[in-house]
Amino acid sequence: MLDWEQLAECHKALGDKTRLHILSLLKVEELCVCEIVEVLQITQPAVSQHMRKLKTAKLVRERRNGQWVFYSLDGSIYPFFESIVQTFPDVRNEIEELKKKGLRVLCN
Amino acid sequence: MLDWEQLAECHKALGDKTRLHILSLLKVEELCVCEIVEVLQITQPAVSQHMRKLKTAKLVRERRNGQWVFYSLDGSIYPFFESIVQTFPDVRNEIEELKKKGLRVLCN
DNA sequence: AAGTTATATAATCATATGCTTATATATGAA
DNA sequence: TTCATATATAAGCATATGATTATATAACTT
Repeated sequence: MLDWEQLAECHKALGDKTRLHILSLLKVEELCVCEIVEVLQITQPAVSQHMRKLKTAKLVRERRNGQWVFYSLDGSIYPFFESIVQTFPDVRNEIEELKKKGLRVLCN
Repeated sequence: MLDWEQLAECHKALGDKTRLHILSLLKVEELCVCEIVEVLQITQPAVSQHMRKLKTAKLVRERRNGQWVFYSLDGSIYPFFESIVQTFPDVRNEIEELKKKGLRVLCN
């Protein structure tokens, strides 16, 4: 079912602070790239590249809505994913901040 | 409790095929470095360096017995560790092979 | 003490990673 | 079609990673 290749890829994707941060944000709710850029304060290509890794590792799902691409959590192929997600730090306050700044209005 | 630093380090340690292989072996039973070398067919320093990473990430425990250093699984600080371990491929046959070759006799 | 075996560390090297800037593609609006 | 916005890809670069060979350390044996 899950071979070493796939398992290693999954954990490699999880083995980066920035991606753990992104996944923690997606745990709260689906977000588009520009929102993640806003929260993390890194460049948009950096976020796009992280999203590609997460998608390749099958840890996120992608949904296009107009110009925006929304990403959401999806580790369904990994039996352990839920228990990992539970250990993510709580970042609801960061999403709150984002909303206060009104940026979310743009892509909804 | 578990910060991003620690979580990333854990998954980084898991994000390598060779180390997943080592952990899968340790899931079967405690092993010393020379036994792991024998199974993996890579150099002894390579194994030592992997063990250091796994130990730093708190995924294995170390026990010295004479000239030998034995390693065993220990992810107790990670709530998700057990469910990850369950997804490791079964490598009991590789341990069996090792025993057939009689190498285990040396360090017991 | 001298030799042997097991493990760890150091030095080196090729490849992978994560970021940046620059550019391309995709969608929507005028 | 032209312009603006969102996202993706390409190229370049500094650092990290995983392997090897060579050497150091630790413990047992004689």
